[in-house]
Amino acid sequence: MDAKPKYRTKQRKILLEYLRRMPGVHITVKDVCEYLEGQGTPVGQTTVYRQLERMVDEGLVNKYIIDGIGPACFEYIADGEHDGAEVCFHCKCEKCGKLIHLHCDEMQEIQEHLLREHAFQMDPLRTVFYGVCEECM
Amino acid sequence: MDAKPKYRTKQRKILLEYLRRMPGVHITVKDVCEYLEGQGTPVGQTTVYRQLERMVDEGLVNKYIIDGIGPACFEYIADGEHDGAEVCFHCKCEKCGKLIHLHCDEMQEIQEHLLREHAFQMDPLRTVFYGVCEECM
DNA sequence: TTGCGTGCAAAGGTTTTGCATGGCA
DNA sequence: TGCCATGCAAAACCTTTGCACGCAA
Repeated sequence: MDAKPKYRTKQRKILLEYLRRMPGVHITVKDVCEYLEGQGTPVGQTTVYRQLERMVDEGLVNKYIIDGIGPACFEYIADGEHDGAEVCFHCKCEKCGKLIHLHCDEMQEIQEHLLREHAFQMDPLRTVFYGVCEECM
Repeated sequence: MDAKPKYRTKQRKILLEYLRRMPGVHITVKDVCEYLEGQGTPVGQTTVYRQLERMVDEGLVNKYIIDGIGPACFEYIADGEHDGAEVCFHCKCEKCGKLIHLHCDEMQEIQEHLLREHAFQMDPLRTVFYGVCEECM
């Protein structure tokens, strides 16, 4: 848990500009590095890791650990939705690997049920439902 | 996805004996190797990985990827419950790290909802709910 | 000038793979 | 005997850490 940044570095600015262009899209550290490399504005992967982690703490970015194996995914939260306006659930198909985004109010019943009956406050940002999607059934 | 084993090797027997002694308990590959090493019946970690993966395919063992980081957990399914008699949900507290097992019929409503409304067949064995537990709230 | 941020290189930890050997049927 | 399983070593992968340098304030 790093504190908020004290300096406005060039790298952070580059990163934020890139992220803002694709709100709600899942990207990996590798994605970011390769893209910026191709743009002629490379940023070291260590810095990307550290800045993204920091942005998670700041509430600018969500971090998803979709598979146990494989890289973590980051997603810029659209400007104006920074206080969790839209909650998004994730379903991952174990067969084809597809990732499905669910925007479903009813799913919040799950959260309420867990809270009421089991005293557990579920975090939809980190929870991923694994299973089999329609096409693979 | 390996096929079922064709040979009954000594190592597989050792592994199964160990696993059967602790049904429903979460163990890592490292746990297994260290214990068997101490027992004087060492089994190579590569073999443990491969056999456990195989047992998951056979339905003898459940595999949980609890944290994105850290080793995967395996759990022997108690003899007699091999056909999913008892469904168990997992909740992981992001603060204290505690793992909570839920045996709750109501939670199956979630599965039904996902299936009916979203055509997604959730797999409770692999799905872990992340959040904050009662004590940490 | 101060000290935080950067980035290279290396370490850390888990899982997979190559390949020769050994054991089950 | 034939082929699968084993296990060592090494690779592959993602992430974190150490440390010297550079840049923002």
